[in-house]
Amino acid sequence: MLSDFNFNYKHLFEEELLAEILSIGEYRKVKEGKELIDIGSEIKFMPLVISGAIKILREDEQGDEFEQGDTCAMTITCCLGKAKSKIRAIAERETELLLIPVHKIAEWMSTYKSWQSFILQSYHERMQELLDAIDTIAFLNMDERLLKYLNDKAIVNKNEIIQVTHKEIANDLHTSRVVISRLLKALEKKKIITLHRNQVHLLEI
DNA sequence: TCATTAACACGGG
DNA sequence: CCCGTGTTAATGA
Repeated sequence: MLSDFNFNYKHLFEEELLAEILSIGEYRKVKEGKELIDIGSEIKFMPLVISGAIKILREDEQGDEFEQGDTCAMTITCCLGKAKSKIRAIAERETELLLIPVHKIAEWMSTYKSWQSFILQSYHERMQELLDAIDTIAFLNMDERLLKYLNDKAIVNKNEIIQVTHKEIANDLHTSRVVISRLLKALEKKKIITLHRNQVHLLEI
């Protein structure tokens, strides 16, 4: 178990820091489904995953995971002040952890270069994930974009009958007509619109 | 999995 | 006949 810790983290940290982590970190082995952090709770520890995986959830939705080598950005923010957790963390399967008291995060930031890199790197990765998530919402969710497009058209025209061909929509949304035809058909099935030649009738605004 | 491309059939103008 | 539309197969990311 602790040899696993060495295996996963020894490239990251210098000897002294490894020793300090091992002496200060509280070893914990948790079963699948065990709740580690809840929304609204004060975070006192930063978990370093030795083996297994932790799932991060927001409200009741399913969310991301992190595994060995990762850590939680939420806990990093918490070391700056007494912020409450905005996330819930649950063991995805049987998981071994080292719990690091949050005050050590800031302390080691100034003492150990490798720790500083680790924290900044983790933060950078989380940031990247956020940006990717925004991209997904902004650019991949064609349903939503199409609906918004139709709504906007209806509003500027002050008319629920929109004069437009599938091809024009496809050009405006930078996709192909096949996709627009299919999505419009789906919207028609859901009784949100009706389709006519050169026209889309919006039933709900 | 989902988008794109190409191809085809159908129907209205 | 041309254009818009609806669908499908093949291919790629």
